[in-house]
Amino acid sequence: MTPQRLAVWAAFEDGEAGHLSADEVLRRARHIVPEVSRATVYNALSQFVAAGLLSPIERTSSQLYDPNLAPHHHFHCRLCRRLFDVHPHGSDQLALAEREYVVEQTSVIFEGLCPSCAADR
Amino acid sequence: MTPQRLAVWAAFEDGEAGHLSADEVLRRARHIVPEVSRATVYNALSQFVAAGLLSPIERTSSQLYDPNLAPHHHFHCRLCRRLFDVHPHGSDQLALAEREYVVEQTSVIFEGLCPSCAADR
DNA sequence: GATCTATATTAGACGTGTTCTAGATTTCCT
DNA sequence: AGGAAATCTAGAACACGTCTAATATAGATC
Repeated sequence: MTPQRLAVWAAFEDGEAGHLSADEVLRRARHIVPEVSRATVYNALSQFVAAGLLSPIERTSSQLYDPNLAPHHHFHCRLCRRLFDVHPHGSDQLALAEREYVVEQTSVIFEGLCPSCAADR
Repeated sequence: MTPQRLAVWAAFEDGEAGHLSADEVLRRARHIVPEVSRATVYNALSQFVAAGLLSPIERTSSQLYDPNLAPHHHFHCRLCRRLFDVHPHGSDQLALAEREYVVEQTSVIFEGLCPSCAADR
């Protein structure tokens, strides 16, 4: 428990919360501990994720291009990190409770183990 | 219509298709035109996306951290690029048709215009 | 088929986000 | 207070993507 980690944690209670990037956390943490380093912020964020205090919003490491233009959804394997096309039931019934948003596209992403990684265990 | 662009296109028909990164496309395209450059691959991919031949799989530019641990889903605004928490109806009924996958988490991402960007037009 | 212009290609520099490294500092257990 | 283990720092390194400026090519026109 160090002042730097407290400052990182405090970033999430400062201003409008939610969905902060590491850079935004760094800026906010420096309001409290001005000399905090970038590496420390990344370390602290990882610890908080490991401790279950923050969820990282899932993201592939690089941009992917899909030649399948038909409507479909994706499964992201947490072990092999590959992305698969899947066809869930119920995806047509999804509707936003909040009516002020203009929805142009809806995508569903399942996370877990793909058939081959699940079989390997 | 150049040999380089044809090679980029061919990458999507080579081996298992779908969800290729620019790097993977570069490697495959070099099987056909060994001297093709990285920039050319990025250019060609952008053209194919603009022409509607490929869909880029949506992705935030940096990793985001969410202090909200309760189950919820997200709305991604295509103009201001912000991410909002939303609560869709029907998300409990989602089920994968393919039974061999081990689903640990399901997330729904809506794309479009957030209330403030929608109001600005 | 030769010429020409617009477009595409190349290598490499650059920018941004993230991770790694090595050494100095701090925490906190006893 | 002493000391082991963990944390902090600046900066280098890395991965991915974009930009630049000079060269090469496609394909329209004569």
